Amino acid sequence: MTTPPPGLRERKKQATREALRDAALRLAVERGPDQVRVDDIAEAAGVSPRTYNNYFASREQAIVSAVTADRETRIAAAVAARPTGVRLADAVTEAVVEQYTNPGEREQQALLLFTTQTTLRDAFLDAAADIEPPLTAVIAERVGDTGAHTARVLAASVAAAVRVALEGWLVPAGNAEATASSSPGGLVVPSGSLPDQLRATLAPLAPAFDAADKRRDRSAGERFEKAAPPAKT
Amino acid sequence: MTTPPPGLRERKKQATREALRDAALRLAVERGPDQVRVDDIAEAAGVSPRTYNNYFASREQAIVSAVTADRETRIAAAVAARPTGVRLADAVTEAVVEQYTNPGEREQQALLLFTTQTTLRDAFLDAAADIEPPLTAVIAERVGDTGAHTARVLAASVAAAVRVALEGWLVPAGNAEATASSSPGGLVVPSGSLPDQLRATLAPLAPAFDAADKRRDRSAGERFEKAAPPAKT
DNA sequence: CAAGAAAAGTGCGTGCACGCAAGTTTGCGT
DNA sequence: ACGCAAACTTGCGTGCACGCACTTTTCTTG
Repeated sequence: MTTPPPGLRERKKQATREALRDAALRLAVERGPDQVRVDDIAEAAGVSPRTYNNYFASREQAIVSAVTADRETRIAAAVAARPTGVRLADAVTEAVVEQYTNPGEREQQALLLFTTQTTLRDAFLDAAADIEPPLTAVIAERVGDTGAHTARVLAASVAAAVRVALEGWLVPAGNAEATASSSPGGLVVPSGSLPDQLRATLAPLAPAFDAADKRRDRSAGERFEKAAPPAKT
Repeated sequence: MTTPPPGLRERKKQATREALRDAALRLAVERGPDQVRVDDIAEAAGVSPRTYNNYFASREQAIVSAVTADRETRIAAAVAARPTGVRLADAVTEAVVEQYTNPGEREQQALLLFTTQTTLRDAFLDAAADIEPPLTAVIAERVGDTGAHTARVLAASVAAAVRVALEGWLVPAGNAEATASSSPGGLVVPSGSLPDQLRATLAPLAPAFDAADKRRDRSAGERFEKAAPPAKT
């Protein structure tokens, strides 16, 4: 339905994009990230440097995109796939956790790489913002047209929360003092597993989702104060 | 306590920064934004081009910063200034609205400018993210150490919501079709007043704030069960 | 008040992003 | 099958961000 035959043009385009992504990551891993010139990537992908820049706006973006790929789309799909019975908050959380759990081996190398160079790290964190548009779509479908921008805001908040989680997770290298200083006197789970981090940062948003969700299934006008779900801490 | 005598070094630094900001905005307004070379800004501020780059990482940043100034700090201060009795959500919302309400005349010109060039618009939107760190601090103070990253996530969500509001507000120029397509069939307040937009985008987050807030004054034993203000739509 | 340390300003060189105006490939209607 | 129009690629030129090494200014300490 979405891909009858994609057409040759589109296929070539995707191929080029993938070649570039691939080359970028590979080169960045085998020599250091600083030792990769844009021309190298272009050449490795068999394309002109200028064309490279038609696909990616920065070297970092190219490298990072090899890992992030089309995570955005998959997250949206994963949310849409959950039965409409479950809480929206849970559906989103699980979808996100699921899609950010990659057992790939090349990804591990890449992530390790990201911890070494702040510019790569930043690019990776920025990539998380890409989940907003697709998420907005699926959330909008769930909450209906409650408030004009509700879905947008919720999606954006999720993206922000994910970013926070990733930031807190990508620290193990180098700055042992930064981890210590983040909590003066207490320990804050230096950098537990990513799924845990994600759940932790998404949790505070659950009430907002509940509220948006609630409005929907009681489209008539009664409002009742419902205590927050038993916080198990 | 905060400024004994700021020291001469610091004063000069601020002066330079302001000179750069000023020059950047002024030049951008009088000739078009594209007709402003970095060297021009530097020269107008009486400083070397290289130095300019020590203060700002991009031309857009310099221009935009003339408007955004230290809004971040003021927002945080405004939140902290509210009595602890009011709902946290309200405190934050009002503080944000208040600080984004500028009757300045030069700002108007600038904002108009931002609508014309996407790169400026984007820089302006990105600047909204700067409110996160200070907001995190004040929110953390209110909610205590509920969950490690709760404050961070809430602050980041606010920043995201503000961004959405600004995005929806900075459209009046040119694309009449974009405004129409944003809501297939219904009208979504094409671009009402900024305060309204801000309140609208921040509203969905209120439940999250309430949940975080509740925990806190529950531990103090005093609870203020207040229903959400009658949403009149 | 005299060094010396620390920080800010500067000049230079490099790699890069991107607009523009060709050239080349793909898709489609007749 | 042909040819036109749209999409993609490419080379070139420009302005820019930023690392590095060095000079100048400000702060500190004995």
